Amino acid sequence: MHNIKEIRKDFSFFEKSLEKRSLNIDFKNLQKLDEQNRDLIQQKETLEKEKKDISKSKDESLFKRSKEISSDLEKVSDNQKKIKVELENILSNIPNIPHPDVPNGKDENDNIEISKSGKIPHFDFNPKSHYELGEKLKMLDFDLATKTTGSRFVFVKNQLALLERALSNFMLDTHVNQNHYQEISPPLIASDNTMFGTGQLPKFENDQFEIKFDGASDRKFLIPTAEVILTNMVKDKIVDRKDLPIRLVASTPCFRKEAGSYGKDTKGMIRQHQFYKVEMVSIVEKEKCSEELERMTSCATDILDKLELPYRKIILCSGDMGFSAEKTYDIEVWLPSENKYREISSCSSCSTFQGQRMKTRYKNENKETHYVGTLNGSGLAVGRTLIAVLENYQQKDGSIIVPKVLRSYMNNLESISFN
RNA sequence: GGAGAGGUGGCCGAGUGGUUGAAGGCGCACGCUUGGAAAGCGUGUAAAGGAGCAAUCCUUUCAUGGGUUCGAAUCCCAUUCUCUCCGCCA
Repeated sequence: MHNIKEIRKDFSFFEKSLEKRSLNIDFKNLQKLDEQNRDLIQQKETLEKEKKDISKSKDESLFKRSKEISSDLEKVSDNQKKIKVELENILSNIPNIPHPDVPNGKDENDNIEISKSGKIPHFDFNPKSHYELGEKLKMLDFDLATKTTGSRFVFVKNQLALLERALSNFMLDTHVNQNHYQEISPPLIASDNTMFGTGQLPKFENDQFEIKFDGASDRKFLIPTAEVILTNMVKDKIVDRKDLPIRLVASTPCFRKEAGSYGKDTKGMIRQHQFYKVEMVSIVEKEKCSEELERMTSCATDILDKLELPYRKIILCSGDMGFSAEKTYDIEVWLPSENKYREISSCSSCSTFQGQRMKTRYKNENKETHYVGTLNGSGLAVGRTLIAVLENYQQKDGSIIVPKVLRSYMNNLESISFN
């Protein structure tokens, strides 16, 4: 959410900054509403002042006048509230302004590769897809999931279930012990207010699973990512500056409707309604966002380095970035069966965009109150990492070599094969 | 599901109709003290919004919404959340 006070300072600059996003926003109306709002506030305050003075004076001859003011005040105040709501509606649907580093572009084709790392494996046979490998091992069962639940779900069994758990634990341990994130096991359900804080609502309601919850006054949703619940841990708070940066990590299931991706990645477990993801979140002083984004991204790539998986890092163009992000790096891992890189992590700085939605502030050294900067990044998407391990570590006979760093998490298992 | 208690500043906690934005404490910041630290002492310390180049000024806010009143943290009603006890389930 943008601060109207900041926007006001230079309206045309704000308009220009968002051009990169190529949106349809009625800036004229926004400006008009802001002016109306301020005008009404002033009217309101003048009346309030008069009323207050009368009350203080305790002059009975003025009490009648005070009553009149009350009814005038009601009208002005109602009007102002209406305008304010309208204003906030518009504001809450405007995405974050892209950082100057962000390349201009329309969609994913305009993203720019920054670096490549690791060795792309060469096979002297035709590498299989993860779902072929998994089904052959009898450890991925999509048909069964269809039967019990529906499409875009999967059963992971036996040693692949163990592998999935090992990946999650390995990532968590690395982020906690080496990268100094605080481990959290959070609720997997978030209220509408929380969803608003990180920007899932109001604009992206269709992507969310809403849950029926008897008697609750607010709406509840399954989290689409732990970012939502971790970031909102500081909602409505003035955090102590000395507690910053706050770095949090959690491994949670994520739930997404994947509306609008019909027919995309229908095979296998690339795109599921439910998947595990290890998520990192940082709450920082606003000036530290860029620095923290680099740090967070390297925490993510470090996992791939340790797993010895080939990957590349790209910077998303303005048109491909998420709603709340000012700058995003995607990490893409090599998938032999597709002969290309696929997203396995996305690390974003949201500047103060979410901070303002959540009303999370801190005081700087001059005791001035500022909104916090927030960042989030996958470290990594566990399901997709499982896919990457399967495909990159596959052998001619369909068995899978277990990456060295994972073996201690898997009873020293060195290879997974059908038996 | 039944009964009760309660939501006040970053935190704890006083306050039951009129300068109460709100005592006191903790925390925090600065200063004094000290070889240094701790303790002690002193001073300061809410947020949001609006006006102004600025100094500064104004308005709002004691869970939320309504009501009574010239005037509400304080009285009334509704809603909501939290806690305790009982029941039920794990």
